[in-house]
Amino acid sequence: MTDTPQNRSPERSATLSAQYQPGEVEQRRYEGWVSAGYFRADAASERPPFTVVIPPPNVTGSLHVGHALDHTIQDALVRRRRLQGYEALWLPGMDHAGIATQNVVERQLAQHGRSRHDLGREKFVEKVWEWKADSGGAILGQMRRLGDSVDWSRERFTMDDGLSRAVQTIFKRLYDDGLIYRAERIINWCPRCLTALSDIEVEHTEDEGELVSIRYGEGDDAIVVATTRAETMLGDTAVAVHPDDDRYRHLVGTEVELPLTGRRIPIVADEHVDPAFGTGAVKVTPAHDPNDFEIGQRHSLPSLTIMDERGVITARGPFEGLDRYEARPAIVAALRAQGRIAAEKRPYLHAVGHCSRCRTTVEPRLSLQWFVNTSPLAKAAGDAVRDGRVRIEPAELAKRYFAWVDNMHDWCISRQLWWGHRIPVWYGPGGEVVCVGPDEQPPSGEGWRQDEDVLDTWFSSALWPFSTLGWPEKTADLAKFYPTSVLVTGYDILFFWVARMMMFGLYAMDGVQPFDVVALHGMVRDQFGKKMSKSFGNVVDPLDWIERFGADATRFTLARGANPGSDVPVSEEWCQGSRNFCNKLWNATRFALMNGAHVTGELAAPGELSAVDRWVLSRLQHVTAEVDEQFEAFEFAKVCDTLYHFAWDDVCDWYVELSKPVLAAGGPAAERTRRVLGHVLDRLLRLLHPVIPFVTEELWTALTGEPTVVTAAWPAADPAYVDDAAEAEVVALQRVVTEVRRFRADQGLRPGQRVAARLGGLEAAGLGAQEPLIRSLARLDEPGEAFAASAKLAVGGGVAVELDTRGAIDVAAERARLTKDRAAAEKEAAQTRAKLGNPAFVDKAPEPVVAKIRERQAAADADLARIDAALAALDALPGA
RNA sequence: GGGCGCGUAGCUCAGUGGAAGAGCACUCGCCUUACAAGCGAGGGGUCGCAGGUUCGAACCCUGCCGCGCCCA
Repeated sequence: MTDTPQNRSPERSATLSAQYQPGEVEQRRYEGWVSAGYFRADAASERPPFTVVIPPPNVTGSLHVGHALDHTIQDALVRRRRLQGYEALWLPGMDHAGIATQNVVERQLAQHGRSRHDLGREKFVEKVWEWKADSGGAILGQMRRLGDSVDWSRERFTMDDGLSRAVQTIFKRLYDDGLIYRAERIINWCPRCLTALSDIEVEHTEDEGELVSIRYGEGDDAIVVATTRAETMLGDTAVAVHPDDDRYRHLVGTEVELPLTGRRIPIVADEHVDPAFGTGAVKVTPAHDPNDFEIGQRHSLPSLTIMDERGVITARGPFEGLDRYEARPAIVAALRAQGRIAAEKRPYLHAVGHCSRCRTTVEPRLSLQWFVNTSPLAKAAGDAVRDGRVRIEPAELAKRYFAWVDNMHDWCISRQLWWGHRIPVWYGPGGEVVCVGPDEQPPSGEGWRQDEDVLDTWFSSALWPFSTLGWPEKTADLAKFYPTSVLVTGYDILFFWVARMMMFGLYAMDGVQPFDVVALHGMVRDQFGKKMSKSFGNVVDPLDWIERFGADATRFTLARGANPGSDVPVSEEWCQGSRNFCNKLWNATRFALMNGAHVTGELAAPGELSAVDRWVLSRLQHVTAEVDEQFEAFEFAKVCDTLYHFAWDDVCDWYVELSKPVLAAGGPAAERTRRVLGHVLDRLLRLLHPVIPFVTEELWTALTGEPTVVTAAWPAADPAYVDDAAEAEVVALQRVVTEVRRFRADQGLRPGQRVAARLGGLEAAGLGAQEPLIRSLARLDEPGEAFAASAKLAVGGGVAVELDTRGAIDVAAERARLTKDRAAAEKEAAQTRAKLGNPAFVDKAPEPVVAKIRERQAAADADLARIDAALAALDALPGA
């Protein structure tokens, strides 16, 4: 049979250029997918749901490489489930980023010499909405570049009406349950942003400061305290020592004069004091240090606030009006003048908290704030993981989760901002406090006013897995898509997301978890494992990579580095490699189409196929099964690696090469190979589609003539095509070809140069049918009349290859090669002989292991005999 | 200070009890008609160190050294 026209696809292959050009493809394909509605999920569908809500990026943010990793993983999960026939929903959106967004708009105002106070609250909030409409949400457009298969029709924003209603609903419910309270506490305060921060909005770094030891009191009653914050001594209301500390036992209960102030303060005994640190005596400043605040509570000490909200000293006296950092040296100087500085250490390394939004050093501040009582909520959040309702992947990171939820402090949720959800509490003229639910009328009339503060952005983000689905309404979306299937995020913000969403999800949804699985990935690093930082100049811009190498290459690079829970090193070179891989797929498919590969009609039964066809199909079944397991285990690096090697090594380097002579020969065998090649590429492209959607879409549609791979079926392994015998046969074939290639390379024969050869022992080795393929791949011609063997290779398995290299061979090169092979065989023989000679091994090792070692020894001995014979033959050569 | 984790090829990492692996980098040879973003061949590691358990250890145990992260 000759090639029939309908089997060829000249018009399709003609559309494929010699190189893959992602830029041409990506935008067209993405817009096509969106307008075709492939990403839109249907709550009325009968299919099982698969739901992922995006960890909402910040409305002021743009796509960085960490998002690119996070989104690549989510998209791969969602696209695979979509192929598997799930009703897949990936829900996009953003949070309103209270502090960050307010800062952006305030900076804009400042350029015109105005502040938010000039505008007033209402106008300012309008301005923020205007800013969002004009320049917020840049990241949403960038997500399209990456190929995110999100359902844009369900895009949400934490300040939307619906989500705001969710916030008010849960606030009211928590308030009524007594889980939200207002109290005067020490909180983290940013003197620049002028707002309270929660614990997780504070970043600690080891900074250089000073440790100053100050003598309080006189004579026998004197006591020395050490501090890194000398300026706070103005607010000291006690000195504390450990109750068992003999050095100070006699002073406990007495008073000492606080220098510079003339105030007398008590000396108290408190278990909290570490007698080994410094002098064992500490100054106590309840209004400016969280630990001191607790000491103050235990001993009923007064709290003296000595700074305003900007960190300026307000305590009456010579230091009044000084900034906290001006006050520090001034106070130390004043103390020194009085001879009260007992010791000074500079620089002194210690942990300092900074505002995560502006890096300003956080000032612990005593103020009246709203808190969530987290203890019952955190207990439930821990239990959901403990009892298996929620799985953390990788499981080892659950320990960190427990460490967090089991030691959670109450959560400060009020922020002194204007942009955000305003706290729904009204204060009456008679001191009344009324929390107002979403459908209730706030109290009005003379003297009533609403709380000025807004809620922490995370308060609304914590509702995201259900507020985005319509909660508190009982919507079809909520019924269909809650609980969500997987939450994907970096382990670095494990607590931000997981703990808070868990607390609120379990609480609001009557104990139903917000997600079944938490899949954690690491942080993207550079090729040397270094953290990316602007100052280090090693930051990767994913959009730059998408521009230069394509979205698929960018995604593949990230996914290929994503081992569960560990960091992901990337580099431009690796992204180039990923681009090369996409191009390899492109060209393999191009070759296939040029040679009439297709997917029409049934695949032939295994019995009708050649060993090579059966081999590649068998490999495909293994790969399909492996990839499935790896996806289920969130082993994205392994998914990529498995498919990379199957595509490049098995399909391109061997199957395509082995198919060339078959295709060239034509006939029914060629037709069967065209069908198998089409089948293998079809499956391979579908398996790769979750990770590299664009190039697979382009190639799969060209190969199959179908409209899209986005909604195709996920391949399943078919045991009927697993064929151990065919695999063994092709492995043997590969060994013969590789041995001949080695010889040729060592002999300096040109790769294209054909060499006459006689092949012996193929039948006995089970390779009787493969001689034409071996000759094709090893570039060996049939022996002609004048054939004169100048070299004989024994390549194992009893196969011998005699070659006519037309003249003397390079005996030295050949001997070197054989000598090396001999050393390896000798080592193997010695090792296996030693094992088998050890009675303890033969006795105690499991039988299959012993059998395997016996086989290895037999093989090694055979190799040795073969190599020695070849060496002897070499010695017998004339001129050797 | 408390907790967690990691040291395997030049770099980044797989491998977790029975023959040391991958990608990139490197060396040599090739414009072999899908692909030079490619093809073929090759070199390179006493698996951080020291003990122990085991017939057998990169893998399990103990100690030490070095590095990282989180919390205080």
